[in-house]
Amino acid sequence: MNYDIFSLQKILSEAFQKSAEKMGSGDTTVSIEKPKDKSHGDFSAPLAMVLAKKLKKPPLNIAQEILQNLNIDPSILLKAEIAAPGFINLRLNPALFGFILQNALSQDVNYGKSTQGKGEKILLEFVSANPTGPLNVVNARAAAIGDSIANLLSASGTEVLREYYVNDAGNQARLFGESLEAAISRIRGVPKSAPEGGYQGAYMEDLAKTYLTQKDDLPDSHFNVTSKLLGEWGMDQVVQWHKEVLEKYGILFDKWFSERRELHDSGLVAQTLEDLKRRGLTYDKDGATWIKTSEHGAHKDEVLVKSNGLPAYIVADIAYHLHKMDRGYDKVVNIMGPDHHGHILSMKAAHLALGFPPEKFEVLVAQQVNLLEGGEKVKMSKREGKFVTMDELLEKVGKDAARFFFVMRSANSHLDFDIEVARKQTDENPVFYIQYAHARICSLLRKCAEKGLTPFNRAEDFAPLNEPESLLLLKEIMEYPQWVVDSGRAYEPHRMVVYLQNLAADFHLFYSKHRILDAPVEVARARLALVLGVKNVIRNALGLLGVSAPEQM
RNA sequence: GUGCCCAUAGCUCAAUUGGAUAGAGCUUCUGACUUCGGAUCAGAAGGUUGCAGGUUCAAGUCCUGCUGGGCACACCA
Repeated sequence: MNYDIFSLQKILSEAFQKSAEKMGSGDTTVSIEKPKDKSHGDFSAPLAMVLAKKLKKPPLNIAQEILQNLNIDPSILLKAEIAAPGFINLRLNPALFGFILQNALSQDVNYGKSTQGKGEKILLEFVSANPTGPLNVVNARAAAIGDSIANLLSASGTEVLREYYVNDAGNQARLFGESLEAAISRIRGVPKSAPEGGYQGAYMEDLAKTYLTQKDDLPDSHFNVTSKLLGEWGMDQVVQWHKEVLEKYGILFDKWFSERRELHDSGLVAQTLEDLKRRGLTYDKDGATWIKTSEHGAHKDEVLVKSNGLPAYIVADIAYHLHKMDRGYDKVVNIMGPDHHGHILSMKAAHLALGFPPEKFEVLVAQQVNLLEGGEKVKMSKREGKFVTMDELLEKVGKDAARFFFVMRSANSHLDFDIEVARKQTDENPVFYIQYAHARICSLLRKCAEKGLTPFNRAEDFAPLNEPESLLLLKEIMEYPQWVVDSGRAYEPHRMVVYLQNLAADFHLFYSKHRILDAPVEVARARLALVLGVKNVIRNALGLLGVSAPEQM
């Protein structure tokens, strides 16, 4: 009896397909959904309505015929009912839940992992902030979303590479080097201001000081050096900061991809440029070289080589994406900030022009974050250097709240992040609601251990779990692996938050209605097994989101 | 002006990707343990899904046109 949600759905789906084929349905995919309303059963099939047109019969009649031909073992399917306008609602044999709980308990930390996404390889690029300053709150949001997606996909058996693209070349890099040089000069007593459009904040002063205190240990080439080398040194420092902040946040990248080293120094940028020219995708105008992106869906052409002879940023970007395409992944996914979404069409156009299938390249936009403090908008100005960094935010609200809040909403919508609410340890703060459920169960388990009560672990002992509140929890435990797969595939980690909130709420309801410690022993031990299952799922799911599951709060 | 994103309860957001009576949390009000963590639970209130059309068995979801908000439209990256 080694069923899980996936094998059950498959059994049902195949049986329906067979039944429908007898009616001449031809080739139809049969989807088995979970109904929105619990009272409709465990699963439902809209098949009859889908077939109505093809068979030219009313859906209700089709549903009846399908049921007559349907052959599913009663040990799996307890009941099938037709509901207007043509849904077929299915109720599983509750005995199955016992087996599923037994499996969930024995799989423990591995429960929720599946092989549904096996065989697929995804390259996920996210954060990729310029190494010219601190990470900001949108970077923090992208980081939380990206890492959670990667966790969800890995748990579904998909192979995921987390990559961070370091933009350490080009004009910004030059400005950064010159700004750093100016800052160092100032500390040495030589008045010098940062270049137009350069970088100023306090962190530049810190960098300059660090440089001066370390210079004795640095190779001669870095003493009295050009702004270019200075910039390279400085950017490596900033990248190091980024790594540290992200690590505090629980995020480890598999690959830090340096634009300067791996694209420019390696000659790949020059090679890409040649390639584009050879394919006839470029033309010259006004002393510059352009790429014909507008022929492939972008609203304008882009400059590849500026009239000063230097390659524009987009060459490196195209080179980078080509390189990604060549690395053997089925899908290349990129999470971008809201300020770059104008760039998406150009990149898609470049992919098309070079003949890559458009669906292989996917871009998600992590929308802007409005920071609030007690309902008041926190004013931020980049020019005045007045913006909250990711580091400061983490300091203020902690890792758990930060990661939870950032994945709580769909990436595509703007996010209101109230720092005050995130710090509160009250019912206003949703992360505590879920963590509390976990801690409450842990406390129960401790109490039971004192009394010598241990949870059952075999399906045949779970019969007492037959109240509506228990059955609901059993069902949610069963559905968990499916939520992992679905939210990963859709790149929507916020669905896991929705799931967790429901699970926690249903646990609290169960807890308030049913006693555990003072129930008869067989009931108590069965209920203990149930809440242990809930606890494991909460812990595993929070883990995928990078949020801890404390045993005491 | 052009393109992309957003618009759902007083507020912040969901809605299984086209499914059944649009759901949660917060806020407000009313109730619930001499007992396993009250950081909890139950109940009430709250809606013409921005507006107008269209597509079909079925539209918050898809297509068209408006309205309002955000972002982007450099030989910056």
